[in-house]
Amino acid sequence: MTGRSVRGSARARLLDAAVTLIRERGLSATTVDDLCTAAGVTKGAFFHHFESKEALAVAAAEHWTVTTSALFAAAPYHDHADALDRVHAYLDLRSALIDGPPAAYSCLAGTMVQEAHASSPPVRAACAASILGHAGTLEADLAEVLTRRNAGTDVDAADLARFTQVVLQGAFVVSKAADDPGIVLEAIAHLHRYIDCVARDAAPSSPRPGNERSGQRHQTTQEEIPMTRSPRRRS
Amino acid sequence: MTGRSVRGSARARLLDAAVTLIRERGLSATTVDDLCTAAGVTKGAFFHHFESKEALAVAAAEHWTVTTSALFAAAPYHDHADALDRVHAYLDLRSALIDGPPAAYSCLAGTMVQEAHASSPPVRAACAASILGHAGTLEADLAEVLTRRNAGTDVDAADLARFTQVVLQGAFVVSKAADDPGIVLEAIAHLHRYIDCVARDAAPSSPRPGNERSGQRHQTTQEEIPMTRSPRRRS
DNA sequence: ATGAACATACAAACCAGTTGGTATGTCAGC
DNA sequence: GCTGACATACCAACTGGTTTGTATGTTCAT
Repeated sequence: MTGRSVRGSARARLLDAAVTLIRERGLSATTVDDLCTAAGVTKGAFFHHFESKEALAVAAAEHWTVTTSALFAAAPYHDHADALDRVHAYLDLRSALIDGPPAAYSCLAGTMVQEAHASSPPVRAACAASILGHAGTLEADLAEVLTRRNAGTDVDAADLARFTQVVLQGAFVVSKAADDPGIVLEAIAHLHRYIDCVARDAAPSSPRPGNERSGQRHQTTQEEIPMTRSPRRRS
Repeated sequence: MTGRSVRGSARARLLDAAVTLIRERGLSATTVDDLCTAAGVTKGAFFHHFESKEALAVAAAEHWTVTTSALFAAAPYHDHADALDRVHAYLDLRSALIDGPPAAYSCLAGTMVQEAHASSPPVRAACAASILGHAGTLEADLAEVLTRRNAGTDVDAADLARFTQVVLQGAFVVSKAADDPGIVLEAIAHLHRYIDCVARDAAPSSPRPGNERSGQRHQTTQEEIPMTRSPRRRS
């Protein structure tokens, strides 16, 4: 298989294997032996680097947080001058990343927390940090979108940021059920429309020029993906 | 515990136990022995009624579909004369049902499908039928809300119905991560607002009288729950 | 008395974690 | 610049407990 690799890489290989396998099969269906085989290491190596399977799950969630944070921090959607444009460009990026089987586009934290929320507080906390932390990165842009009339009264930026992640997580679940990634694209399209809706409510006095965003705005297609996907694995 | 009960009830007791335990711990973390203990039956009874653990999971999903269908079919939100009112009342009911730990308010199908979608086609299909079937019950009302201008062009009723379930499923996931049922209530509040938004876009020529729905419309509180919750268990 | 609805005991496989090693690098002291 | 003590990174075999499923009864209603 993968030729045993260099010394010192076992931990990283186990974390990558964990992200792949857990997204595919869930946490408790992924055995330590599965992980070792996928990573090309032995059980001894596993328990040298991780105190327990639970500890690996926490480390995998943190690894996921780090890699996805880097992906989104480096993405070009931040470059738009207008906050509303940045939010829409973020959603376009999310759409562009939907490709292949659910294991390739769904969220590790969302997958794990369903199984672990009641049984493992550390795993739950790591997943919460991942999801809510990512929501936090959207808050400033959304706050700017809302800072005309709506601020504080009706829609809260932190609340709205969480809602975007709620929609994405739910879209992953339903797309797994329906076996159809199109569900996620539909859901993101609704998010675009909803954001426009609250933005319009927020700033009716200052209509933004040339923004009659009707459904398909500056949508990036699957072919012109703005940047390569980092945690993609072969089947 | 529960005193062995009457003969002939083993199957039903196992299904109830399955709904409870799987919502709490997930599918693969719920063992056959756990189910037998919780249901107060023996392994012999289990394998008398179900060919395998997977078969029980399918049956549990179907049982879930039947009980929740009955709950929502009997709910009074259908009585509103106006379609938009019916949709809002449906969401109010969903809000009213949010109480207790995640296992008490979250969806069995959404929980199971995360673990089973790739490993068990029958379970995936049963979960898809449950979620999409429930979405289907909203479609007619949403279609009526949209039948003025938007029909077919921008927002599709089936798509919008699925989106409501996407939001609920995602809210369950994030509320488990954050350990906060309030996330679900927030998400439903956004759904109210979004539905109003697409309804306004759909019918600007016929403004509905006295419907300046601002945030807290005819919201049923936790105290005046319209009907009792059927699949609620004690901890 | 016959079949459906259970119960009891058991088996084979599996799984997390342990034990007791070996290989490799590092660094102090000479 | 070499050596020996030590630490880190790994490996293979094993263990005790768990898990799904089976084999073989027993009970009870019709």
